[in-house]
Amino acid sequence: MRIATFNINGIKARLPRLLEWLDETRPDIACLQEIKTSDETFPVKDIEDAGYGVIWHGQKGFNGVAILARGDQPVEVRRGLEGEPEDEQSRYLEADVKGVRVASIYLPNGNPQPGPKFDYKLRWMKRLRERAAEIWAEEVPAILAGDYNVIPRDVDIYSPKAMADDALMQPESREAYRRLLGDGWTDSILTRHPAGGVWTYWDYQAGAWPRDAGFRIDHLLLSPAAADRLVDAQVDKAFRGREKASDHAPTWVELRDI
DNA sequence: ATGTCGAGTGAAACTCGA
Repeated sequence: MRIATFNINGIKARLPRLLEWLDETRPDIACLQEIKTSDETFPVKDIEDAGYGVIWHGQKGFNGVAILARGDQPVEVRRGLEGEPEDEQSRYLEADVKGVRVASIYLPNGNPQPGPKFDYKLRWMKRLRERAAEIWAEEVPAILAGDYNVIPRDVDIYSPKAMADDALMQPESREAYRRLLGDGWTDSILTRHPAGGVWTYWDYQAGAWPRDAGFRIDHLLLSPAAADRLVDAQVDKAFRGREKASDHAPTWVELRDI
């Protein structure tokens, strides 16, 4: 089974790209982020016509996440994280799909730092870790997939200096991410490509794509039962080079015997 | 050094967020 995560950066503007990606790569499960649409205007019919059941958690203009399942209907477990009832940003959706627990995550960017947006990012990471611990305790094969907006190590960016002051690679951001891994979650791309140099995001600005000036911020974290079945983890880099592409590339894992 | 894009508002060209 192949499970992918893809920050689509606007599902309405990107719908042709999304549909051709589903058609060409046929992921069994796809987690989307930055759908940037209210729940009412989500293109449910186009996705169902492509052969996918889907649930989504939208918001007008910004954020928004979704979970797609090929030939199946995801069963929603949770939308949003606990701990901040006043938080109205749509960044977390969790479902049972095809025998695995899947979360689609759009972690706050946190810029500028320091400041309230960075504080929100760190609080959100703490809330995520608490939810992850609850999932862990269920001992199910689980995948926490999405745009984490964290560059875990210096080898996960083309130039550490270029982003040294950015929220994506502050020590606090990295530490919060490392705590998740310390809890036992497996960073699947890191496991398969330990030396680094694998990017999932290239900025639209400053010719980042033609210069291959990218970094790795889209992650698929696996519970032990899922990590035991890890066969491969890759980035579909070519999709970043297409017309009207998202600034992220689809990133995926292959698990055997599920 | 700089280089972009999507969405909302509101009907062109700004703002915001990334």
